[in-house]
Amino acid sequence: MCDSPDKTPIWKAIANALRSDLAEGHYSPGEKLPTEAALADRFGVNRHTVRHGLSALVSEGLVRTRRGAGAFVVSTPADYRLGHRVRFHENLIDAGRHPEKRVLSLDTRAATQGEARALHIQVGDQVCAYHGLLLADGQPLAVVLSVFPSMRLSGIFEALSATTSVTQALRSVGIDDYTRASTRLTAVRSTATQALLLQAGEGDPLLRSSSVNQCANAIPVEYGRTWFVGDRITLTLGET
Amino acid sequence: MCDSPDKTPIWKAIANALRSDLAEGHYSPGEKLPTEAALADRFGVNRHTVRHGLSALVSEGLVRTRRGAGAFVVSTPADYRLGHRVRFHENLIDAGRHPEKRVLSLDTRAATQGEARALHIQVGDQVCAYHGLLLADGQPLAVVLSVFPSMRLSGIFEALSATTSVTQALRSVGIDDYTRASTRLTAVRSTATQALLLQAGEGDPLLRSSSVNQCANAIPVEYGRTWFVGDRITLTLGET
DNA sequence: TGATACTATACAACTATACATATATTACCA
DNA sequence: TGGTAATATATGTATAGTTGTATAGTATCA
Repeated sequence: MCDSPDKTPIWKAIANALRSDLAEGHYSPGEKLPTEAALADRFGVNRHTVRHGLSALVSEGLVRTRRGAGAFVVSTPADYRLGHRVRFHENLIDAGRHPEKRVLSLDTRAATQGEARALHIQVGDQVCAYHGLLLADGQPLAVVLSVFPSMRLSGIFEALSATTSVTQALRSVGIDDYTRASTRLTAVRSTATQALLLQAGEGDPLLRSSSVNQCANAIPVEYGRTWFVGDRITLTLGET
Repeated sequence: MCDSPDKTPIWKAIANALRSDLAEGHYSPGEKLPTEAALADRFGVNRHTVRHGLSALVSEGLVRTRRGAGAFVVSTPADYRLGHRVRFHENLIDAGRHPEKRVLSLDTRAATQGEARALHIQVGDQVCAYHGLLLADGQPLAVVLSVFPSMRLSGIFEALSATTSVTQALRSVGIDDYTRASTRLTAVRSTATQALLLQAGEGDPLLRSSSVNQCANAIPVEYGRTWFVGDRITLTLGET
């Protein structure tokens, strides 16, 4: 912006200028930045120089770009509590976010080996499989693949069709409460499909959680696998 | 630079996602897909990008669109029954498809070690090797490499030259019936040659089946290896 | 001479919006 | 009940704008 006899490259100066704009709250989370052309015009430089500066902000996680759409201010990662009781809605509301669920598919099929082992049922026993998308403030947060043992929970398919709330669906089939029996975490790279659903880059790191929820009698009622977008979430362990 | 170390275009990822939805049986032939607007919303992209993906499915013949009405499923991946009796023609006709076979090569040579073991013959014994392409409704479905023990089936070479039907060829050398003795399945990535033959992408997932068919006296009469295009088939186990 | 920083240009991929056109649904009337 | 018009939906098409990528050129400095 200002002509510099000093050694800071122009792109870095641009990045700094934008960064302080963000810090001063000139743009709020989710808001769209001016187009590269507009910024190039404003700073009196080439578009590529602006892009260089922007890419620095992107790699810092302050900004996210969408081809054809523009550059957007990233919102701060949501805090997600993992503990004895894990409830998506409650968690996000407590974090001051607006939670939302979207059903991608819901069907009944035979359990795979891993699902059978997790749920303590036989391979081939019927399970109700829920595939969905979790969003926070309208932004995709995670994809979920959740399976429920149909035999133990008769009517679970209809219950899940009627509501997006797992808690409520389980309650309507007689499970008043459930708790987290186990959680395993690993990091993986996103596939193209996951990236698409999550509006993330292909190969971006995801936090993968495999968990089992059980009812009061310690009988498994849900086996869930969740892929969180790494930089949109912070998992917090303990308490509750 | 930021949004995409992504090599898969969005429209292709959408086509893939929809194609696997079809393969998993979430939609059946004649059924209406969600509207372009709904899909655009689900995938978080522009309607045009969805249209691009859909048009890929249309040109594959999986989907047909009607202006003002919607997009409809024309055909889902063929259901291929694996059981005691496996017959390519019957299987595909039962699935409402038009089966077709194309001979790539047919020759007589010495058995390899694996072939000898599968067919219970000696390494170096003569086998008749059939290399072919299976098609459904004109679209390549699988490549087949089938070997027959020449000694046990005198005249098999001529019989296979005369007809593309394995059942018929075997009958003409005195095998009135045959049943599946064993089937093993794995998933592999396609080689460049396979991809070319199957009109699929190099590296696309293939379902590989290794099977042995035996005659009434439990003597092996055919050892076949089949590479199915994962997208175009659903293998069904059991019965028959 | 070579490396670095920036400019210039062109095109591909995706978004945004508007509108035309075909189909499905609904309301209304005889 | 049946037919028709109005309305809402959904696909098809057109245009312009934005980011992503590739290539080539210029100025400056060590």
